[in-house]
Amino acid sequence: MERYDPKTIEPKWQQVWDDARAFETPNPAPGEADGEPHWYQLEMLPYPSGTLHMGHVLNYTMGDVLTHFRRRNGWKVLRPMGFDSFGLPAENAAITEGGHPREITERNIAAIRVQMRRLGWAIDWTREISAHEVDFYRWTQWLFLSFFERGLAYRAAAPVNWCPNDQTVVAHEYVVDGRCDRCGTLVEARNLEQWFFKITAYADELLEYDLPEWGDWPERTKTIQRNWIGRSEGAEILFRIEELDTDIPVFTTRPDTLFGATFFVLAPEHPLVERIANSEVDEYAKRTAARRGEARATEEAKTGVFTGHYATNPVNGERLPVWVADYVLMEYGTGAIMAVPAHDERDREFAETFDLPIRQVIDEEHGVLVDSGEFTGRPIEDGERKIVESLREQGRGAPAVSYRLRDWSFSRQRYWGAPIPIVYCDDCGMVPVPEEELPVLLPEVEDYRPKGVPPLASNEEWLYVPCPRCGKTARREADTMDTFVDSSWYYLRYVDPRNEDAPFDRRLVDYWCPVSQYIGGIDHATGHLLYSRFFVRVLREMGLVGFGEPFARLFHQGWLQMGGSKMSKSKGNVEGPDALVDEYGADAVRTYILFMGPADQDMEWTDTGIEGIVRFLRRLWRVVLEVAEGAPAGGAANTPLARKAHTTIAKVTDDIERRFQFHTPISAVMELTNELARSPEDPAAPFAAETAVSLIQPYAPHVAEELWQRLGHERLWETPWPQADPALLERETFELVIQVNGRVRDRVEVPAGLPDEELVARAKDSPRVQAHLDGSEIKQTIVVPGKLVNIVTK
RNA sequence: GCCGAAGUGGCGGAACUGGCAGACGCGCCGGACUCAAAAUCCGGUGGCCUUCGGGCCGUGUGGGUUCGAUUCCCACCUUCGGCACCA
Repeated sequence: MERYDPKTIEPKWQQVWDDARAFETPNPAPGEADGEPHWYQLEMLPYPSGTLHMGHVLNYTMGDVLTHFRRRNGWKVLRPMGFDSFGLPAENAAITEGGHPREITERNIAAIRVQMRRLGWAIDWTREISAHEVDFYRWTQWLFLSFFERGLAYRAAAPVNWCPNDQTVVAHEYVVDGRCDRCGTLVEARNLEQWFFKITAYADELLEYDLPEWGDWPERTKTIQRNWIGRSEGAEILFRIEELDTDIPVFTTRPDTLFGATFFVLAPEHPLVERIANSEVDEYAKRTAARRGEARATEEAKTGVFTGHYATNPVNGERLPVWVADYVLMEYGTGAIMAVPAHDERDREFAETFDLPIRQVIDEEHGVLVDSGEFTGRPIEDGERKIVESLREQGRGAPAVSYRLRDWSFSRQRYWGAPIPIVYCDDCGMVPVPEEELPVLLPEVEDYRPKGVPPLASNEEWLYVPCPRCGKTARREADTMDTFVDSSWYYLRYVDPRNEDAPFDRRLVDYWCPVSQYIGGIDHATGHLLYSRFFVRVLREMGLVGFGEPFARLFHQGWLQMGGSKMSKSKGNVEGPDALVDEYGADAVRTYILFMGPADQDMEWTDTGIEGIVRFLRRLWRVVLEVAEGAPAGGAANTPLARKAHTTIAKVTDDIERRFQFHTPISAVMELTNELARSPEDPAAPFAAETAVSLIQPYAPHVAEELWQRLGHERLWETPWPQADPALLERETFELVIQVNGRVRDRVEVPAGLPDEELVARAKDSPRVQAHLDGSEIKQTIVVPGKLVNIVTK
């Protein structure tokens, strides 16, 4: 018999699919196909900073299974692909390899396309986009201008993270444990003028996870985002510093403890600190403001200096000493706090260090306020409300909300990104480049390597342009945009990738979006996934889209491990699919990577594991060919094998569609194949063979297509998904489990549909059961119809 | 500290709604084919005991609810992830 040879059948079918344009999905014409079920399947696009590794293979194969499954179930499926080709990952790769970023990036893209084709993924290549192409980034610039007009993109001085290795500012979202997510270098705190997106204005909207347009997001992802946004309710209260004739607002979540305030603290960076003429304070503020992040957080002992000034507590007129201390952060709340050492651990520590008074104002045991003037004796919540009310009447306070979230810093002092379309004019100030002058092309520069100053500024011919407003010579913005700006909207461009008049057509985004199913790493929970949600909220306000969330359903694949540790470039254990495809074939690689375990868990790759899958595919090949060469189908037989085929259809369908579980369907098809191999004479053998081939097609499309053809059929990729016949799922007999006192003692085959009493009678007939009853008195019998009988004795 | 997820054979894992624990695969053991090997096929494989009929134990630990718990409840242990001088 002919051997299973993936090396010949895989290229063959890849060519057939290409020629047939099998996976292209045209957009509906205006007014057409509105009611047709459609599905937008998307996986996070790759950075072309190298070629694909096995993590990508898992991600895209999962998307591929869903794509085939939906297509064959009558859905119109949009399944595009593109490249996140701008930004640090691609640029750093270019620096390492020593070529121009465009050259390296495009070379990697070409290589990835070949890899993707070899894996046989069902991608609509007519919609391919790359972030670095002018056709794409002109619209990134256009969107920037729209945000700018609305005041949602602004330039300001603020504490930012500076990566000394990448020589650029990086976003808070991509600083992990104080290190740059791209290169692992410890970041430094700098106060720099940078571009920001005003994502904080959408903090409350981004916490709306209960809108009807939400499909299904993992609870843990929402939790991570909630923690990141960090919403706290409380009050803002004005404290007065009489000597300086100033009111200082503080934010507190515990206005009920206001009477317990015994001192007042300013962050070292607080603007008021400069006004306090005192060399000791000055020295302390300068020293501590420079230290941030990790260094400041891990400091064991509290430090601070007294300013010599006093702030008045509005609730009782008490004068509280004003200190400067670095445990108060400028970027949270108002950068100033009222300190209540009795009810705040940090304040207590500080008070103990500097011997400041500690006054208890809450009786924790009874949950009431004590030593709190007119509010004494009130329950905590009531007291809190009354205190804020009273402050409000005096104009000294109001309820307030504070967030941990900070605005998204998106300007980068790097070459490989979309230029920010802004011009600085001495007379007109900051002037946006007019829409009709877009795109602002990324210029060539002699040296694109990072030097801490924007490389774009070195091209003076590009840099100096007439001011769009007054015509006088002005200077372009030379920073470029963060790559996450590109990925915040790329999924919208896929629906209309060649549009020359707009980023996309409203009709088409509203037809396809939100993305039906998004798949990608959870490492983007607070970055890309939050940025994209922010973008869509803004785009909806602009009337560009008719929905408020980008991704209806979200799934995070687990990390693939090789050799015991998480795959990462720094560990050097990143393996690509090419050698494995050479050795085992794409179908085996695809099937094994999903067979390894639940797709959302971390998994360890083993070469012996994939050999099990190869054995399965060979067995399938052999068994199906035997059937194909044997007798033709024997009609609609109701045999054990036919029933097995139908239960397998039901199981595979339910697992993929409802349970989103990709490894158990493979087990189910293996079972069917094993049973088919055991009973080749069963009249339902041809049907079972067809079913096995049809069900494995989303996983192993090449061998499935080949076997389908040998079984005398065509174009499995567009053949409707098999349907389980409910009549054949019903069994005529079943194995009745008999328990005595909850322990299984026997199993007997009985006809389905017997009344309970009859089942109990059959159970009692069993000699084994009788041995265990041993004449003891029966207290109770429990019957689970179609399953078991439990006899309970005294 | 706060929030979240998870603990099942030698290994990856299954058991979906409280009803047969260990499907499927890997590995291992035995057998067939072969001069031999590979490939393939067949059988076995949680632990302990056994008079070979079967019995007992077993899903991180300890309790509980229930006729019955991997599944529900309480407490704890361990691992992983998020936040963290956030007022």
